Amino acid sequence: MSDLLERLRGRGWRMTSQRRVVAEVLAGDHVHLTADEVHGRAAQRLPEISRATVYNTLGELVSLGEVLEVSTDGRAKRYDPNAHQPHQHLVCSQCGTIRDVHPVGDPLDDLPAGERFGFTLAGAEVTYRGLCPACTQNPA
Amino acid sequence: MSDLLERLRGRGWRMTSQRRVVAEVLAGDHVHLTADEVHGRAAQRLPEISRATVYNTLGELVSLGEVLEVSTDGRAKRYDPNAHQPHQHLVCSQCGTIRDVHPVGDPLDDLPAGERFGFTLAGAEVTYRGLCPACTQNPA
DNA sequence: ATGGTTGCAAATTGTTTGCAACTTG
DNA sequence: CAAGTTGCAAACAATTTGCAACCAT
Repeated sequence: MSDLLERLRGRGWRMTSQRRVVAEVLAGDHVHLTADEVHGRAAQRLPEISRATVYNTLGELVSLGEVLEVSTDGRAKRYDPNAHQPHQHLVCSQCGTIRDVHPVGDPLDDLPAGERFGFTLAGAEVTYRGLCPACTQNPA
Repeated sequence: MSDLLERLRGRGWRMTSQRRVVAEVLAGDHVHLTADEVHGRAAQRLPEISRATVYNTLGELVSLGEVLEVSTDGRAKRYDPNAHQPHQHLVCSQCGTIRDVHPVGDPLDDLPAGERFGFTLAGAEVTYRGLCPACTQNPA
């Protein structure tokens, strides 16, 4: 969790107030926020933080492998602080919220040799789609 | 292949030259093109076609269920003409090539009830990642 | 002090929309 | 002929970038 801060410092990441706030926003909540939502929450604590800095910081966290970028179709990318544990995503088709889920079994087992076309497989991502409880009760 | 055109006409889709060209571009090649690439290829045959029309047409084909929208990267959406048969995607992490694959079993079966969080599930997409044969022999 | 970092605003990229002119059935 | 379509340009949304001021180390 907040050894995220430790880890970053340990990697020689220069710690500024804006970077700390961004990291804290991500670590503090297990939802998957858009860049703009991260900016909004960060700005509650540090009103002068700019969107550009949030974007830059998120981009760095992603390339450091500390945060995952989740691109749900079309809409804004969301950022997943849970990069250390393998998991899949359950996405609401209506409002776009994302939950982490842990399916049983390895998706790679479902791809027969004859369907691998000579690829060296590294992994698989599964996106489950449906309506969240709120949107199920209140469809578009 | 181009019973796509037939099907669309059968649905009462008003056939114009620009719509025909877009549908032909999609049906003619089994790669997954971006909207801009579709526009580029369509414009080779029909130079005056506008981007807006291509976007509108693609959007209609998607909502008619004749074409699938695939967001592979955070970048531009790609359009998959193979909507009539369920399939998943195998993406090369290095060069970005996409192949259609057909895994066995239903991914939904791998998500236990306790991991569904009250969602009404509609389906699942699987993206297999790895290196294609060419990139396996010639890694970055 | 010095080089990485920030903020601003403007540039980019991808996509949608308003509306008048134009086709298709 | 009527209603659906097109093209243009401008609006939009998400994200990136150039550059001068700034501040962790």
